[in-house]
Amino acid sequence: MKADAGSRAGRSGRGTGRVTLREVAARAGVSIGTVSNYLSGRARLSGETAARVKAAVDELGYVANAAARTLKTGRTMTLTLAVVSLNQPYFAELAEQVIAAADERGYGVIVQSLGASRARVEKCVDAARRGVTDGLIVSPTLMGERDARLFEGTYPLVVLGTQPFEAPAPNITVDNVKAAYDATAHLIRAGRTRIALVGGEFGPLRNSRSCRAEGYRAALNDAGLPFDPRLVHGIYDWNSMEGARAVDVLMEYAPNFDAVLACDDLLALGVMRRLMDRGLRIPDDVRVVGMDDIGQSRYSVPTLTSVDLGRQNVAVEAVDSLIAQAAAGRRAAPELRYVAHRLICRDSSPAALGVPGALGSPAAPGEDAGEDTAGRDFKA
Amino acid sequence: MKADAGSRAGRSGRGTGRVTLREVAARAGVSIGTVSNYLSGRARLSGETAARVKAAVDELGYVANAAARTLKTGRTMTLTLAVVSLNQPYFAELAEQVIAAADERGYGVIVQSLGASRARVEKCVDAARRGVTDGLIVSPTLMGERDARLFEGTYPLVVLGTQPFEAPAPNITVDNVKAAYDATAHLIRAGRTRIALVGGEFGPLRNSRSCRAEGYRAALNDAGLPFDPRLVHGIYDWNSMEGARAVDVLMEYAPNFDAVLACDDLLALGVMRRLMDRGLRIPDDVRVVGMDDIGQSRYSVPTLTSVDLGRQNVAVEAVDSLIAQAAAGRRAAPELRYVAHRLICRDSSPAALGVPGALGSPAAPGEDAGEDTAGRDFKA
DNA sequence: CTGAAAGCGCTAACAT
DNA sequence: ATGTTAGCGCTTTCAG
Repeated sequence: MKADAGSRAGRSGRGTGRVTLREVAARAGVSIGTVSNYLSGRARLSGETAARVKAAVDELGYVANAAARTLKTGRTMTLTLAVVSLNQPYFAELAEQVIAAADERGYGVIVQSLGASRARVEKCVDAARRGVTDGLIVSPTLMGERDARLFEGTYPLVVLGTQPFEAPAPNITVDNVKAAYDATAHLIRAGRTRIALVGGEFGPLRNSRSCRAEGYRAALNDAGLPFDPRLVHGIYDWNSMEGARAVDVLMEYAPNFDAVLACDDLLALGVMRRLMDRGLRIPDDVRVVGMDDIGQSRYSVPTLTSVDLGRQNVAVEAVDSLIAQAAAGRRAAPELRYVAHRLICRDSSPAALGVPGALGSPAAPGEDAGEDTAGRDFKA
Repeated sequence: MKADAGSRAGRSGRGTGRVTLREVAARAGVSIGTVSNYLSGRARLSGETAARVKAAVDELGYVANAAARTLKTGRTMTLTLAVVSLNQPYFAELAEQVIAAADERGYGVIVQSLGASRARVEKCVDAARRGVTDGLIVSPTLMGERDARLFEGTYPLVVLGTQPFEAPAPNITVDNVKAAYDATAHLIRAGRTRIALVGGEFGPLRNSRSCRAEGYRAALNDAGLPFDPRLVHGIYDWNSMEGARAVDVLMEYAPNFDAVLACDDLLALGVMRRLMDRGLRIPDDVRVVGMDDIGQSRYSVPTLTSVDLGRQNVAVEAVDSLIAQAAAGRRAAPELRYVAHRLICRDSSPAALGVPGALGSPAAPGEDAGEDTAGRDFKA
């Protein structure tokens, strides 16, 4: 009797204890192939068989085993996202977007936190090679040029951010030079001439900080404004305290600054705080512009003008690329792809009247000046 | 010849294109079992064979296929964490801790964002049942009592937070009533009698907000202080803007408040901001205490006194429980487990001199008053 | 329309 | 010490 074969089969394995296709088939009195067909909708079965199979599936509470399917199909339907730390709002919010984009496409996301550890990066790479996930989105930091080969391989990969090395895969990033340039230009258009830079650094390494510093200097230069090193303040950490300290130093060595470009919103928040503590008015006395456009910036007092670095697009493009790579069965060619950024004008540095306040990169034209359309946390 | 069989085997599959055990075995001239043994260290092989196998592995760049191993062993070595949104710093930081704890134990973490969507919760539950991961840590919100059965099943599960329903699994949470009680008592000990509550709510549903409101009221009551509903301000969203608005309303209807307990640090940050805008001194005129102890609170100006809700312990206990459940092969029994919380005194409401400022729950005694030992972002 | 069967790549028990 | 083998649970031809 078929039922016998089925019940034996059900007991034979040393598996997970969950109901298998075999048991469902036995219960319905059909073959496992038929059940599989029914479940996938690959073949149409007669109404009577379909009903029996459905009944069996329901009664047994069958759910397909992911590992078996993966072994057979080679697809895990999950991706990996590796960022420096979720403690940094920018990355937390990026992760949120990546998860949302992946979810819409039926993928889950393993999130890894890299910190400053090379070993963790290696671990992620290793997992990617083992096929734990269908691909890796990595936003490494503190890596040198030689680290490029760490990422060699055939598994789908997307590298995020301005990197000092040439990634052997698509590299999606905002144009940090232009983003800082635009933010600086906005301040210059508002009539500011003594613009301080907090959190940038002029160094040999090509990373987001040095690119932003470069954009800042280029904007000054194009406007015929002098570059004053006393207006540049480096930092040790990306937090508000550092921003506050920067103001203290600036007040001492270059007290006549009339605007601040902070390379990160947390820094900007700290800058604003300390400026107000010292009785300076924002934006009247000092305009402040941040970068990253983290959620907090919409709710600070005053609200913070910031550059949206295209997180949303980074997330979507990275996920799409990974899925495409996985479908193609091989890694995509190296390519540096820029996503659009745009300046979001809020109270800390409003758009000048009659002047376009929203300066996007070419790919994002027509953004409305000074309008912050950001909504609640749970946006689409 | 063995090499022949091996190379044929290598070509026969329609798999992922990666090198398999079979190919390594063929190359080394041994059986796949031997290679497997070598890799797992399960059996010791002769030096000569070991060398040949090692060479084959290296030359071919072999990496084990995760799906196959999972199918065989029933373990994925990944867990799932489902939270409301990574846009909320508390959850982002919790995720960071869970990822760290899991990583230490050799597990990866799939992070899901639930928003206010029941469908997303169902999706996570479904994935857990399919064995995509070895277990699920879920911190649901906006769920009613009837939703408990959503979580019925045998897969390893841990529920986080104060829930209106009785979870069919371990429920790890801070004691929200006591946490708010302690924070309020701290303010009372500092001599404050008109303490406002921002973000709590007195409702029938048992959740973190109502529990905190309850703790607030209990502390007033125990101190013989009157409960004044005008000092309680509900909110629509957890952000700083709401905190600022709360101050506006309080100033209008109950201007003589001398302290604020905010049920969330972002709220507290907005509260502080607006208080200062209005020329009130913190903590002299108004003391402010938040809850959650997010990273920002260490760097705000003034720094924010807050209640650390035991994120670290929540993360570690949840991960450990899940791993134990997976090892046992079944879900653990329902159990409400409280983790220790502690008040971290900073400038917005310093510990009173000669008075213990750090009030932990019984499980966390001996905390030092007013000492904030928090360090950099990349802590252990 | 349904059933049989061949694996996907690996682990682990059992043989030799 | 090494080889052989039986599956883990599923998808997917290929027959019938």
